Amino acid sequence: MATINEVSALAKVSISTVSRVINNTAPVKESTRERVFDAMRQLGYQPNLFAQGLVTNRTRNISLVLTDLTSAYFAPLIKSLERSLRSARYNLTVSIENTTYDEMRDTFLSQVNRRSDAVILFPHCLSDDEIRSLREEGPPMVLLNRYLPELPGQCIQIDNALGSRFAVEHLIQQGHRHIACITGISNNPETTERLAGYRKSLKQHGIPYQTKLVVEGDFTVAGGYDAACRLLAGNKPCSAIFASNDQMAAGAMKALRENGKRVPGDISLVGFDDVEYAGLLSPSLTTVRQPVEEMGHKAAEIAIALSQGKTDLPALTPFTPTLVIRESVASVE
Amino acid sequence: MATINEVSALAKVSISTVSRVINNTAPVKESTRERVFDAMRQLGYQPNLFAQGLVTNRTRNISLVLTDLTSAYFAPLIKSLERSLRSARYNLTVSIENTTYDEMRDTFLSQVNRRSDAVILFPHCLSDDEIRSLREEGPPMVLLNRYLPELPGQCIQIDNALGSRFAVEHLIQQGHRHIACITGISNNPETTERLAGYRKSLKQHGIPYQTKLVVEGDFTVAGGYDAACRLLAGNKPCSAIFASNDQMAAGAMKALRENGKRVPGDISLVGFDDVEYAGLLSPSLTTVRQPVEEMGHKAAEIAIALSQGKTDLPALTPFTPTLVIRESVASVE
DNA sequence: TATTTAAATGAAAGCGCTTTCATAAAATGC
DNA sequence: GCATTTTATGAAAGCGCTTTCATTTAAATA
Repeated sequence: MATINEVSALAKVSISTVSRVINNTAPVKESTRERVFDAMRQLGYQPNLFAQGLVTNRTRNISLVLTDLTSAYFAPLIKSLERSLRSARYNLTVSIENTTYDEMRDTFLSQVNRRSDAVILFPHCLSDDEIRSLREEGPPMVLLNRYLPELPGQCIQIDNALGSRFAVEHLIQQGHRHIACITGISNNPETTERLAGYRKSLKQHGIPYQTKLVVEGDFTVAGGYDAACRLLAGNKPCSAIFASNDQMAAGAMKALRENGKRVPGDISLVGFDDVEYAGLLSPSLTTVRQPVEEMGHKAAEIAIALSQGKTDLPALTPFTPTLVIRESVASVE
Repeated sequence: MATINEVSALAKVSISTVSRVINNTAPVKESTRERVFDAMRQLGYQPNLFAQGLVTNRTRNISLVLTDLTSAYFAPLIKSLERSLRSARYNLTVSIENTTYDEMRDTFLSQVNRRSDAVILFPHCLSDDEIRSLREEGPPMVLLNRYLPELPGQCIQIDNALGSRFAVEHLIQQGHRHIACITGISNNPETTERLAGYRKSLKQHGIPYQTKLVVEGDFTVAGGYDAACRLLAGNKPCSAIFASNDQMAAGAMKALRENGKRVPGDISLVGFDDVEYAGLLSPSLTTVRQPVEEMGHKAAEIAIALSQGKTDLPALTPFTPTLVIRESVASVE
C-alpha cells in the first residue's frame, strides 16, 4: 500500500508536489506531472482517505438514513443514490432501521456525524421538530418526502396531493362514484397530503366526502388487509378503493379476494408508489408512480453540493407523480 | 466538535490517558476515568474516526459489493447486515451495480480498498478466478452464495441442490410427473446446483430427465416470462414448473395466465428464494426460502472477525433452505 | 539588460489520534 | 524496611496527508 512518500521518492519530487498533482491545486510543470503520474501508476498508489479526511475534514462519504421503510421502496432509492454518488467518486453508507428518535439520534452521533459530508434523511416517522434537532447534531441534510420551510433547497418531495388526484380522477373517469380510501398512519405528512388530494378530487366532481369510506392503514401490507376488511364489514358499499401506497393495495387486494370480491370486476383498486412488484400482482396494479430514480439523483446532487459547502441552494419544486394504468381498475356502467 | 485535547484539558490529564479510557487499553485509576468520562460527556466528545483510522489502519467500516441483483433480493440482505454491523459499532457502505469485472475492480480500487476492513461480496456474475484476483486488490472478503475452496470459512451459502429437491419432491408428492424447470443464466453455480437438485429428485423417483422440459431463463421476470412461453410453445406438456428463482416464477405465472393456463389448476408452480412479494402474488407462490436474515448476520459476524485480523476461521456449513408452501401447487389425482 | 511578476518546487507544521518509552507512585515479597 | 513488581500517568513520535510559507527558477515587462 504505497504512500505519498514512496511516490515522491520514485518521482524525485517533494510530497507537496505529489499532493498538488493529486488535487490539481497549483500549477505543476508538465514534465513533473508526468513523472508523478508514472510513479503513482507504477506503485498502484491510492491516496489514504483517512489522512486526507483528517486534514481536509471532508470524507467523500454520504449517509443515507432511513426509518422503518419497506424494502420495495428503499432498494431502488439506494440503487439510484449509489449510482449518482459513485460517478462523483463519493461513497454511500446506509443506516436502515431507525424507528425511534433515540435510535436516530444515536445513529447521527455515532455514525453520521463524524464520517459523512452530508446525510440524506428519510424521516418518515419523525416530527418536524425532531428533524430540526437532528439537524443540529449532524452534517448538512437533504430531506426526502418532507418539507421544512427553512430548507427549501434541501427537501425533495413529490406532489402527493396531485398523485392522489391522478388516482381518484382516473377512478371517477371510469365512472366510479363510491370511492373508498385507505390512508397511511396518522400524523404523517404523506398521509395527510394524499388524503387531501383524494378529498379535493371528490369535491371537484361534486362527490360528497364520506367518513365511512375512509379507513386508516399503516402503510404495511397487513395494515392494508385489515383496512379492506373493515371497509367490507362496514355497510357502506363502494366500487373502488384508493390505497395510499402499494403495500396496502396489495394487502387490500388479498382481503378482497378472500372475501369473494373480484378485482377489478367488483371493486377497482389503485395504489401509490409503483413499487417493483406492482406489475406482478394479479391483476397488475394501477398505481401512482413516484419517480424514485430521479429523486435519488437529485438527492445525491444536492448532498454533494452541500458537502462542498454550498449553501443557499435554489428552492426545489416537488416532483410530479404519474399515473401508471394497469389492470386493477374497471369502468362501471 | 471537541477533540481529545479539549477533553484532556478539561479532565486535567494527558491525551494518552484519555486515549486509554476511550480504548480501555491500559489500567486507569477509577477516579481519573470518571473525570475523563465527565469531560467527554460535557463536551459531547466523539473520537475522530479518521484520526483513529490513520494510526490504527482500521476503519470500522465494511463494504457490501453487489453485482446486478434484484432489489427484492438485496434489500433484506442490506437490512440484516446493517443491523448486525451497527450493534458492533461498524458501518456499512454499499456498492450496488457492478456488472462487469472491470467495474468491480474499479470499485475495489477506489472504494473498498482504502476504507473497509472487510468486503462482503456477492459475486453473482463473476468467475472464480475473477474473484481471486479481486481478492488480491482488496481487504479480506466474505463471499455470499459462492464457494472458493481456499476460503472455507468465508463462504456463506445455502444448499441450493437441497432447496431444489425440496421443491421438486413437493411436486412429486403432489402427484406431478411432468415437471419442467426454468433455469438461471448458464455458467453460474447457483444455476448449476439448483438444476442438479432438480435432476437428482427426478432420478430418485425414477422419473426420466427430459431436455425438452428444461428451459433457460436469466433470473429476471422477463426471462421467466419468455422461458414459460417457450415451454408452452414446445409440445411437451407438463403439469408443474419449478423456476430457479421467484422473479422467474413471477414472470412464468404471468405468461401462464396470459396463455389461458390456470395456476395451479392447470400448472403448478414453485419458485426459489422467497422474496418479499412471493406471498403477494396470486396465487401466492410456493417457494424455497433462503434464510437471508441469518446469512446476513453470519456474513457480518465473519466480516467483523476478519476485520480484527482473525484468520483460519472454521469452515462453514451451508445454510439449509426451507420449503414455504403457499397456493401455487395443486395435487394431481 | 535590469527588474518585476508569475510559475514551480520544497520544508515544515499540523490535522486528531494511538502507542511506545520513560517515570513516578503504589503494592508486593522477603 | 528495602528491592522488586505492578499500576498509573505523561511526553513525544508518527500515521499519511494538505497547506502555508519561503525559496528558486523561468517568463514577462520596462
